[in-house]
Amino acid sequence: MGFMDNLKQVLEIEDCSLQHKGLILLSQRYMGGDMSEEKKPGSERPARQRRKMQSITMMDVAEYAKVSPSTVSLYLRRPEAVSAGAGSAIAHAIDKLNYVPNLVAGGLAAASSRAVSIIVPSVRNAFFAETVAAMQTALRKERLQVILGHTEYDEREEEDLVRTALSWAPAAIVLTGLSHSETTRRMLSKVKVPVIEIWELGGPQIDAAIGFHHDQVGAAAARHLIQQGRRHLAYLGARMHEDRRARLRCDGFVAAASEAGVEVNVVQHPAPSSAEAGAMLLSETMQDFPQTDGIACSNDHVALGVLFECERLKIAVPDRLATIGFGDLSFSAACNPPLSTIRPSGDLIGKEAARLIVEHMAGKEPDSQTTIDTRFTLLHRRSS
Amino acid sequence: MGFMDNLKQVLEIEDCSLQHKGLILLSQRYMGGDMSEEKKPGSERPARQRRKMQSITMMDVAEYAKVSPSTVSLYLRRPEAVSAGAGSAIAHAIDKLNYVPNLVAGGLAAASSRAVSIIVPSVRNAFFAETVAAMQTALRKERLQVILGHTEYDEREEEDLVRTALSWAPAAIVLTGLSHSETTRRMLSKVKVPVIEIWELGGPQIDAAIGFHHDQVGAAAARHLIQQGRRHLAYLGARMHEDRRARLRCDGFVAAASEAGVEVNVVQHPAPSSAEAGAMLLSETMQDFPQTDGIACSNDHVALGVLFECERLKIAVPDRLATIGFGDLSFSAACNPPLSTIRPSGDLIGKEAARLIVEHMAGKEPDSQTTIDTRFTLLHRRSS
DNA sequence: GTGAAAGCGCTAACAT
DNA sequence: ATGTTAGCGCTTTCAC
Repeated sequence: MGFMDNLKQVLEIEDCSLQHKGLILLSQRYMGGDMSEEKKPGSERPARQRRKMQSITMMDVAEYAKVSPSTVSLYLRRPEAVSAGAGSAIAHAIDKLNYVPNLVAGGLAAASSRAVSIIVPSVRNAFFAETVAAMQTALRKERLQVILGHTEYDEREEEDLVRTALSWAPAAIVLTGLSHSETTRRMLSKVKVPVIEIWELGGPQIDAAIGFHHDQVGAAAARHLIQQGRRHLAYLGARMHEDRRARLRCDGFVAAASEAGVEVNVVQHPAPSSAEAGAMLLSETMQDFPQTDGIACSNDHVALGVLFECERLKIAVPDRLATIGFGDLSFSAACNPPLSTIRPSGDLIGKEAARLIVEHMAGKEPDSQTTIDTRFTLLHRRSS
Repeated sequence: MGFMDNLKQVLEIEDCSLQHKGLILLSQRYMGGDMSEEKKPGSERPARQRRKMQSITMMDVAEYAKVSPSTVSLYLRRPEAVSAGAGSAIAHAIDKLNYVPNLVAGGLAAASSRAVSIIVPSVRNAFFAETVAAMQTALRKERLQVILGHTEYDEREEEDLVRTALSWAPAAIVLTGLSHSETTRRMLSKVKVPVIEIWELGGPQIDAAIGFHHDQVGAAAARHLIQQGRRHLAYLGARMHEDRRARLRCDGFVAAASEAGVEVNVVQHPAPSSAEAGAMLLSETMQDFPQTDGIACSNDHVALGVLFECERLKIAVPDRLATIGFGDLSFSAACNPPLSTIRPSGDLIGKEAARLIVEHMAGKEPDSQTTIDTRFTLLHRRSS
């Protein structure tokens, strides 16, 4: 259970040389606030022998570098605040002793850990994977860790994850979407941890929000298809009962279409987005609404299935049927025909979230209710 | 910076009723080992007013439930070890005070945190996303958190991530693959934290390993194509210079083919796997080796590109050219024709890893060098 | 079964 | 710029 015992080994190797220099490592600790009785010289206390412990601590580094522990701590957090001499002595000690700071202890003392809790529906979803990856990369440079949680589109689960997240006294909490349980909202709103909601804009937010308006995505798709001369539209959606954002895109699509006097048939599938679902939805659509000439999909997985099914049914895309997806996934540009789609910037969302967190930690006032619209891009390729 | 201040508010609301019961919350703490001087009654010390702190602590729960903090701690970790009366009093107190345990403090005291560090090349990769998601779900049930790191296929980066991971005194460290820098290996081998290497088998392992043999995957693909009567094989690989496991699959493919007296042309692309890369690789292959009649791809993204390009080039699949991929990604079964592929079980890997970790924490001896072969399945669909 | 005591390794207010 | 000091909130012996 003890960890970093390797360091102890290193220490043992070095031991003789250290003794030569008259240094005593692993010596008595501050016995701060100790009782006054039996503190007579000679009654050495068995320092740090009690439990499984880290071998090399900041104290050891301090002794080796002949400075105080707090100077080491300061050096670790703000090297520029320490004199060059002390700095290099500490650096040398750290290197020599192979010291690895204990962030858990640091987190406890500082009442805020260098962890950022990111809660997404699932990292299996390429959109969130992208954001999580971008955030991890950006946060890492600031020596912040990512603690990951998956809600699987369940608000109860999210609530639980938030509760646990708070147990870690994170530097920030990142949530997906603006829709959370009452309890989640209450827990969070009364806490000083910065909360960042990602991948959705356009509703009441807890603190900062970074993302885009999903209804605008739907509207853009509708306007695009109509612009292409399509008048019989359908929206194919997977898992829209759970995926609020897919639903918002659908709503935006329908609203923009009816504004233009065009009706929309919404065809749904309860399963998660997949090419298979898309294929099924397309065949269902063409059967129920054979006049359909323009289709928008809740995302590119579904659109890919549409493309495949059209090929099988010998439906010409885009001549007979125009199709547009959402996501610009890895295969979208390579499809037959290349898939028109709307690209959100998942990585930008992650980067901006990381930036906000870092700025907040640097003391910049939380400027609550910050909203960053990362927007989206309609890629007009050959499927429409 | 302080967190969970919401609890303080809850407390304030409840305050009057508590006073009624004569309870004093947020009272003096144990001033354990305090100096003897000026400890006269009347000189109250300003308890817990110094820094930004958590509002409700285990001590508050203990006072409310009229038990000692250690009993609360025990109840939280092993409820069955506490008497029914004390247990329900504590449960009530926790509920009433809205207590959220501080895992950072717990981790420090226990010298091991309830965190598991998972280090993968990237969660953008569907394979690892699957495993990470499965692990997170399984670990969550044991109240373990996932700390995520991305190496981006860089051993130096991995080394750094491992170092940071150790700073968190994690309950376990999960690494991808068996290939690590010398320093990484040294840091890890001398530490008592269980290390689990995933997604690769067949080399020297640090501790436990869960995954499968990638060369066997390649061999299975080769035998399959040869069985289908193909004699002019090609292996299309993306990013094989970085992705060791893709390279192993390729090697296994080539070896099995030459064992059967069939030669293989390996065609590579340096970019990450994508349908676009696959399309390019196919056109290159058919140009350089027009007699090719069987193709294996480093994964299904590449195979999808092959399928698309064959369609564009009017190459009949599987009649003229059989294709098999790797991964069984979400679109693979829905392709035209449905893509033959080899399915690894990314989620099984995650589940087994979680199981090992939980067992280890339950005290089961690490049984080092544990190896779990999660195997793979060849799905013979219509592309071959 | 329960409680008192003693830290875990670090940070940060304060003093110098 | 550096050191002194007093905890952060919890776990874990060890008595009882």
